[in-house]
Amino acid sequence: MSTPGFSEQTSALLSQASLACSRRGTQLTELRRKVLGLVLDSDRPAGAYDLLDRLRAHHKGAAPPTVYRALDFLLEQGLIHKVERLSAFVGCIHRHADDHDHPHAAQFLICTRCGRVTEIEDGGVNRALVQAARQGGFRLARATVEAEGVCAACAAMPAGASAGA
Amino acid sequence: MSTPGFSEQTSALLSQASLACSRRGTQLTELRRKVLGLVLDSDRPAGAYDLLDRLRAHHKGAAPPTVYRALDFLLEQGLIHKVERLSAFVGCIHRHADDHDHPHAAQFLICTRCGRVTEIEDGGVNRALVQAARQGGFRLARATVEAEGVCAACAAMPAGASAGA
DNA sequence: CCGCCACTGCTACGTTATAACCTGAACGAG
DNA sequence: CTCGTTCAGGTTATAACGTAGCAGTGGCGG
Repeated sequence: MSTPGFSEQTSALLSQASLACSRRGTQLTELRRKVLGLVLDSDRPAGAYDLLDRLRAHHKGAAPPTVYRALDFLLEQGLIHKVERLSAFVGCIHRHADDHDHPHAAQFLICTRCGRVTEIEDGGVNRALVQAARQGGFRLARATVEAEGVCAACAAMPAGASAGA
Repeated sequence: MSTPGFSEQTSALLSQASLACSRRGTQLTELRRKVLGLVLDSDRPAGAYDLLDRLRAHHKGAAPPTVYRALDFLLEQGLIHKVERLSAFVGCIHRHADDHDHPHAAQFLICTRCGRVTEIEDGGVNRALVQAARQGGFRLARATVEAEGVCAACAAMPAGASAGA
């Protein structure tokens, strides 16, 4: 039971993340671990101030920079992504392969009904993007794809309803 | 010389935009025209408050909602795009075809050296995206692709320099 | 004349993000 | 050991981005 209060799955991911960090010579401190846990435990994208509120339950004195610094670290480590359209954060689904070198495009499907975000990893999109950039002489560093629409679960519901809580 | 103070090219685009709006039964009012002109005349993405400052020069009493309402209108009309990563706005390059129906993905190449943003229109990326969404049963409504990197002009410069002003 | 609608003015506020400065712990070099 | 350095985090304040809500005005159809 590493950090109590998180689901089994989240705890497992936290352990992986911790390992990945130490392999890279960075540390997943207790604070960063808590923030990462909060992000992973949420089934929706989490806003920085939501995280801050939740963090305060177990970490009195937390302020905006507390959360933002942790989030910056987690972003650098590739453990989370930011969904720009929502100003919110989600866990990264990728195995934390150490091939940190050649960047993949983060791709999100954002459901406007239920608010859930699914990260996908589509090679076709990636390849198309790399080629399009090259065509314009653009040196691609990283990219994000954010698609809005209705997820399969919500599309199956009567209009007006939304899947999940 | 419709609205003075804008470049030839911008004025031409404004005329087109005006026509496109009236064809759709909406109006490009003087205020909206000015805001659109400011966006088009800028060679970098323009933040809402930048626009507000510039707008105030010729339009006293402008407040945040003044600009945001105009921007919302222009976004709805497809005359501008928002670059989420920058919280800033750029003119849309597309001919304002009236096939407003099936949405294209806005695709941006953002240069981290000079700050310029190039909109591209890559069919491959679009197709890959549509297919990826369909594969997950996701009903795609709209999407944006934001790629960061170094543009051709900046890549040709000595490191540390940036192309353009 | 009246009510409706689209547009704008204006005040205030909510939300998101960062600057700047300080403390303390860990650690290697001299 | 003790100094400098680096990294993590605390604390205060403020910048930057965005919206709610209400009031006024002017056109236009009934």
